[in-house]
Amino acid sequence: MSMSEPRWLDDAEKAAWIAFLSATSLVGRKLEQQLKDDSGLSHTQYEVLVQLSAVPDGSLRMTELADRLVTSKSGLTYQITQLERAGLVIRRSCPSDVRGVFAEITDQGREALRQAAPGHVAAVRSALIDVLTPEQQAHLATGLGEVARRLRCGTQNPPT
Amino acid sequence: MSMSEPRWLDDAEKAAWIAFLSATSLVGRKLEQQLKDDSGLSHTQYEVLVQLSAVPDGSLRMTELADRLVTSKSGLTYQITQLERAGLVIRRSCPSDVRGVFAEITDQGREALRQAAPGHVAAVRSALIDVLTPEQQAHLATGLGEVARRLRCGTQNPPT
DNA sequence: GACGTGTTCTTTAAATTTGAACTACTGGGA
DNA sequence: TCCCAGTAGTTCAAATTTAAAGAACACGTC
Repeated sequence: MSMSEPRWLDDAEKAAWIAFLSATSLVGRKLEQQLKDDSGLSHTQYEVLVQLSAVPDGSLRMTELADRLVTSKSGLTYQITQLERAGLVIRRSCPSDVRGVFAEITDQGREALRQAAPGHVAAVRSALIDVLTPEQQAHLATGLGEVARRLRCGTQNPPT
Repeated sequence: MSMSEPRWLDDAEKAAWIAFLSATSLVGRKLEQQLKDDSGLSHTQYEVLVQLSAVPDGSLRMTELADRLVTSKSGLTYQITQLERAGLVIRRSCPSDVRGVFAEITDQGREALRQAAPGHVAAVRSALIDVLTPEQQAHLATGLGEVARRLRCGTQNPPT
C-alpha cells in the first residue's frame, strides 16, 4: 500500500464539498421538522408511503423498499412496524416465496400521504427548489444524478 | 389560510430533488461507513475534530460548535462526552461565563484526525468530487451554497 | 432427493438522536 | 438591589438506527 501524500481538496473542490455537506444537513433537518410538525410522519416514513403509492399495486418487497430508501433492512422492519401500527401500511406474505414480505400501503396510508404532501412539497420548494434557477436545477440533477448512479451500482470511477 | 392547489414539482424539478435526495443518502452512507471502518470515528465525531482543529486555539463553545455541525445541543453533549472518553477532546470552562463550556481538541485528537483524513478525503473524492467536472463542482458550490446560506439565516425566499 | 450456499426478514442489544425538562447563570431594567 | 426573561449546557426518557446474529426458506448441484 502506498503512503504517498493524498490528493487534498483544492479550494474549489472544498467549496463544493462544504456546500454539499451544509446543504445536506440543513435541508434534511428542515424537512424532517416540517414533516413531523405538520403530519406526524418522519421523513423515512413519508418516503415509504411515497414509494409504495407510486407503484402499481401499492406494495413492494421489504428488500426492494429498503434499497429504494437507502436504508438498512432492520431499520425498515422497524419503520414498517410503526406504520403498520398506525394503520398506514400492512404486511402481506409473498405467494411465490414464503420468506418474502410485501409492505402494502393502505387507503388510510394514501390519505395520510395526500394530507402531508402539499406541506412537504412547499417545504422542498422553499428549502431547495425555489432557491435555484432552472439551470442550476438541471446542473444539480445531472451532477448528483451521476453521483447517485455510481454509488448505486458500486461502479468505480474511471481511471484518472 | 388558502386551500389552493399546491405547486407540485414539474419533471425537471422532481429530477433535481430526487437526485439531491439519493445522492445525499448514498454519499452519507458511504462516508459514514468508510470513516467507521478505517478510523473508528463517526462522521459527526470527525466533523467535530475538523471544526476544532480549524480554529486558532482549537476550542469552541458548545453552542457555536453545535451550530456549525447543524446538530442539537444535547446531541453534541453526548458526542463530546464520547470524544472526551477517547481522549480526543477535553472540556474547559469559560472564564467570562460560568455557564459556558469550551470543547478543545487534544494533541491526540489532532493525531487521530491526521490519521483519518487521507482515507476520508479519498472517499469524498471517489463518492462525489471526482465524479464531477470542475464546472459541475462550481455549479454545485454556487447552488447548494446559496441553499445553505438561506437556511442558516432563516432567510425567506424573495417573492416569486 | 439431500447438501451447501445464499436469500429474506426479524430479533436483539448497543449506540445514537431527539425533544422536553431542568439547573445554573447572565444581563438589563424597575 | 431585586426581579425576570433569556441563555448555556446537561440530563432524562423515548424513539430511532445500526450491526450482528438468528430462523426459515430457495435454489442449483450432485
